[in-house]
Amino acid sequence: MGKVPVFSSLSGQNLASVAALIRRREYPKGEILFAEGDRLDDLVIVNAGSVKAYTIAPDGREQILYVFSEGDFFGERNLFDGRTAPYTLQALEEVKTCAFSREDFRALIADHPDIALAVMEALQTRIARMENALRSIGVRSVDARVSALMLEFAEKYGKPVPEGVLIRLPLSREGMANYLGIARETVSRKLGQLEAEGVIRSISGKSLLILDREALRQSAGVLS
Amino acid sequence: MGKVPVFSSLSGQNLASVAALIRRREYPKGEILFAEGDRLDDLVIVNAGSVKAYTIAPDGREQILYVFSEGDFFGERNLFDGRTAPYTLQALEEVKTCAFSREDFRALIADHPDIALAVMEALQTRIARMENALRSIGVRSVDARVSALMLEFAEKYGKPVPEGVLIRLPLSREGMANYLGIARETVSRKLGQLEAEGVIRSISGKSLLILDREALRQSAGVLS
DNA sequence: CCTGATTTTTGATTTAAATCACAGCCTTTC
DNA sequence: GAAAGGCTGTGATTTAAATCAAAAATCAGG
Repeated sequence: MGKVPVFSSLSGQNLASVAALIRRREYPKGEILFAEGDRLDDLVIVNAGSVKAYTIAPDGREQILYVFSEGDFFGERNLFDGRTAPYTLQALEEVKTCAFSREDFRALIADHPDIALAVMEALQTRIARMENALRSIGVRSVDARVSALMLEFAEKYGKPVPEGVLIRLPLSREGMANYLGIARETVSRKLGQLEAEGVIRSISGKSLLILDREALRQSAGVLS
Repeated sequence: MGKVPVFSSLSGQNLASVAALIRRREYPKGEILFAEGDRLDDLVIVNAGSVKAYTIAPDGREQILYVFSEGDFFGERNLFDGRTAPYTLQALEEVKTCAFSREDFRALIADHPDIALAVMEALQTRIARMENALRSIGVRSVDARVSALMLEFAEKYGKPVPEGVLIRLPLSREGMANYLGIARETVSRKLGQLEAEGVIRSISGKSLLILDREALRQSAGVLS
């Protein structure tokens, strides 16, 4: 429990009192935790596994907004106004969560200003990531966005190995396409291109190896 | 001062003590408040006027990330890690600001949990807006994005008049293009199209009238 | 109020990525 | 372990928006 960043400031005794407030749950792969519009009063922290957050556009397209994994949380909007899930949350693999009620969490913040700061910091990190995403839209080249996604995955899911960084992809090609807002075929093509350039190496459908991180950084920066 | 949402919870006496901490400044139109990378230790609140926040991509493109106006703040990242401006901030018109040092603001939060909540709420609102922006990327049609921008402006800068909502645009066509990450010419064309459809009416270069808000909402939602 | 300069609009052409179409792969399941 | 189904890769074609190129409109300042 202490590994959740938001509570890292708590001492053992306080941790125990916090632990009394939480409700734990588990979900099998593919299960919908909450559908867009469902009532959602809690702040939910992901303890294990990963969750995709998406909306379905009226034309049927799925737009993935986040991939939450260990240590991430959602439902923070419920601390204030909204009381419904702003997007559908679905388990990408077996997932364990713990949840606080709105009231408990607000009380917790009032008692422990450090937690408020930690939550603000987490929100801030999220904003910084989204700012980056918006930046790379301006640089509207798809190459750049695919490279940026590889870097994001490397950071979140990568394991260093002698030749580079090994990534177990949390999303399928189609999932990546829906995350980036581009076509499935384009993801294939761009990934193929990166492999041809020796920047990555495909291990299996779901794993790949990053060989040249610097090249990714450069291409994520600009590129025509 | 009390009109700044972040401090709305403070009573008169507390307000006075807060007021003692702030440093006020004014900037003429066009002035750069902070350049990307500049040291920035403060949390800065915009009291009057509007400010654009942008970065220059390596290919020379300007990508506008935010247009801050009365009641908005920036520099919140400095409460935690960063201590430099993550983007350039430039006055779009005469601007008045007030600033707190990192230390003062952290102390303030410790004393007044309500302020922490208010800041979290403001961050949360920002995230919600960015989520919308990301959503409309998936729906990658440019029409949708232009419509969404008109709605955003209507909400932030619009004044109701008998025929509809009158907007004094804070950005030029080029500015809007840099905000949306599309070409200047495309903004012209799409705006012209909206006018031809009777959805908006151009008053002068810098003002326009929204006649059919519902049509905008619909087109911002999807549209092929 | 006129002049020059910047911004904006409009049209023609190019281009990157979407879409369409289909073949080969890899699972997953019975 | 074989068949069915969904995923993925590749080529051909279409399309929306970028770019290029002027012309028109707006604005600022004298």
